Amino acid sequence: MSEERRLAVLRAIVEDYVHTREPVGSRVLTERHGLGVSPATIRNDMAALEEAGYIAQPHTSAGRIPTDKGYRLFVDRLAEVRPLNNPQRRAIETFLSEAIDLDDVLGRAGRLIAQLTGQVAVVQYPSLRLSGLRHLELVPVGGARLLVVVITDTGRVEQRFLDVGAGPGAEPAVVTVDSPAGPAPDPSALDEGTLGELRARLNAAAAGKRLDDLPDAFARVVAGVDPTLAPLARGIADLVVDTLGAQREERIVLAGTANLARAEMRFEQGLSPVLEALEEQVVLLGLLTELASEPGTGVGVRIGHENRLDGLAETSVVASGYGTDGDTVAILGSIGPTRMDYPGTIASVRAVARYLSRVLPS
Amino acid sequence: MSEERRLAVLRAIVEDYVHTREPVGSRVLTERHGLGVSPATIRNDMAALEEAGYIAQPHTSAGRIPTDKGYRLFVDRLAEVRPLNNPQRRAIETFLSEAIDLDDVLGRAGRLIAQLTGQVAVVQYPSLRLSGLRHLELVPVGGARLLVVVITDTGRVEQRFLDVGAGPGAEPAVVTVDSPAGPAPDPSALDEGTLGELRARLNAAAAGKRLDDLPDAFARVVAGVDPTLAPLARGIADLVVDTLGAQREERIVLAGTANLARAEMRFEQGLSPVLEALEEQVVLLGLLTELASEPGTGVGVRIGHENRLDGLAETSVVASGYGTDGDTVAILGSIGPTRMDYPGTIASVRAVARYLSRVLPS
DNA sequence: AGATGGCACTCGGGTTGTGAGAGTGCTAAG
DNA sequence: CTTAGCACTCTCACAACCCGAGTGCCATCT
Repeated sequence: MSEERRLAVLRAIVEDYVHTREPVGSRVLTERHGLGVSPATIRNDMAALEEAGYIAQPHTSAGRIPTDKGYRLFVDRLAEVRPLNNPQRRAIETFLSEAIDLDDVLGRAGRLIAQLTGQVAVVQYPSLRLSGLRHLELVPVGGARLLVVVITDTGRVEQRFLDVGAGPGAEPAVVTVDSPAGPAPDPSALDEGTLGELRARLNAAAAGKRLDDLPDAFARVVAGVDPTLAPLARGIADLVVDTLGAQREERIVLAGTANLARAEMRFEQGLSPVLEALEEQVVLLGLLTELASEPGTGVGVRIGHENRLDGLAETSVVASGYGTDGDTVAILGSIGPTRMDYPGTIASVRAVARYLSRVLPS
Repeated sequence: MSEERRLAVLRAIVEDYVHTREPVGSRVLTERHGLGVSPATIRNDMAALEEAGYIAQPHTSAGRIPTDKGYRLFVDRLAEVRPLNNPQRRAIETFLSEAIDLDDVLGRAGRLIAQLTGQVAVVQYPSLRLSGLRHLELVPVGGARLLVVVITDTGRVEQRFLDVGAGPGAEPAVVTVDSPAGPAPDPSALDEGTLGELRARLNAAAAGKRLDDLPDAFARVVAGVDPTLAPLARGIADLVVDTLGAQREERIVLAGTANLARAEMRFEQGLSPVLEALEEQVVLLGLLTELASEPGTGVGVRIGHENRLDGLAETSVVASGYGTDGDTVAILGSIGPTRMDYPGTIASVRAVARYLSRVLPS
């Protein structure tokens, strides 16, 4: 009973099942795939594969379907990567390069993956934590508030309000709502000239730095500045570090959720749990990060129960990092039923990740 | 055959059907609602209501269910608005006021509506077109490019790249991808001092202005500036007007799509068309804008086929505008099956819209 | 005139029974 | 080790069937 043929049988089962969505029996296996042996032989092999946990049968007298373990073996050793053809590549490239800003690029990438794979696409925003600081802007807005705008070198823009009404030494608070009647601010701290100088100093110290290096750089600025300005400078510095460090703001965009409802992907448990899992952006992010740190071709695959999320027990996740010149600044991927076209999905995800990396502002 | 009682019967049918999700017959109608007449009488009324097109029966010998027209009559004349109780109001208020920036506020509003109504929530970003300009920032970034950051008085921040490498007179182009080897820029146009002056002038001219007034204000600045700077100034002005005017960027956020998959809202056509409609953000936006311009309590309702989108033929949309001091800067709402709890949904949407208006940066 | 009770009729949905087909495991032979 | 044959099991599709809910209509009552 040759080991090779057993694997060939597994591959045939996976491919056939992915294609027909129906349990596959020994007869069709010999007919549709050129295995050159009789059904009875196949049956023996299938019994062995089932014993080893690679396939299972939904009920007696139905064909076999691959288990999670079977799919795993398939993607690890049996799947042949099938690169996209040229027109497809071209289409990806032009569609992405027509984007107008970061939001647009990521939105397009999502729609692209959703359309290429016919599944759900997830695209993570470039992590602030991993981005460098490109520019820092200070804008005084009515009263005692300062708008701090942070621009990263991945093109992302974040803004926060800083309340500078509080006296020196007090911890400046992040606010969104005006207190209806705040204390009268000290206008001197907010005049354009002073702000301009502060902005110049902070920018000079911080430009291009990564988050890890920012606190030190800012500390030097705070030390070198006029003592009356020091609290303000420190407030701004803290706010910026806080903004870049907060993983709360690790946003992701979804696309193609409508694909989930298509008839050809019926989930056993209904798609309620899947949709719920997709809304849990925090958990989803965790999953993606975990996934991108896997070795291999750069594309990570989680199959069925391999991902801890219960809602995704019937789905597989294919994800890849992306980012300028080799640095992974974020992750994108595709989510579909475990019974998915792995080679095709992997190829699509990888292709979009590559072109996205190329198109990102550098 | 009293007109009043007929309406009472319609109301009872709607309420019962919304509650039980099953066609309601004459018997249960007399039992569960205190109508004080016999089933036979009810049957006569129902025949009349059916004749008038307010109710229908899915098949012979099943109870009646309301038609779109029936729901319409119900919300217009029969529904009693049921205001939220105090703890609920409190919860909304505190949850919204904990938000940290605009993205967060809108995200929270969405989750709030989704949870209160058990349906899908849509929240439109404050329209740039209706916003005033709070501040304009110019940031030189590597080479011949300028980053223009626009901050509106609704707290929204937009950024665009401007390519200033082209000679005077040429139309500056919006770019996202670097040409690998661009022409050497004229560095003099981008030095900090000049930019600072330009920024100051533009801001002085434009601060607080609405989109409609911007072109004139900018024109005056362009005219009054050093001739060598005029092309640059005009480029920036055009870009800003273009940015604020583009309805392309009218983003919306969705929440609670998982609610669609809950068993209690089975759609006849499946939820595929619904999900697809929700992904068509452009069309969805059109629907919302159309909807908010309706008179009445400030909350607009579209029932079933009333909204043109085919995918939403089995759903109703409840929407309300929101915005600081009476101005509607954007719209938010809830989407669910036509068989929804209209009074409850209307109350929730209205409440969230009000508190959101209060919490927005003014 | 409007409300009511009675009654025949219709129809959808659930239950049951049956037969066909697909697929398997096992055993014995090539 | 492969193959053919065979008995066995189970699902699915189909048909027959009954039951109950609900209706429409008509004669009767107030």
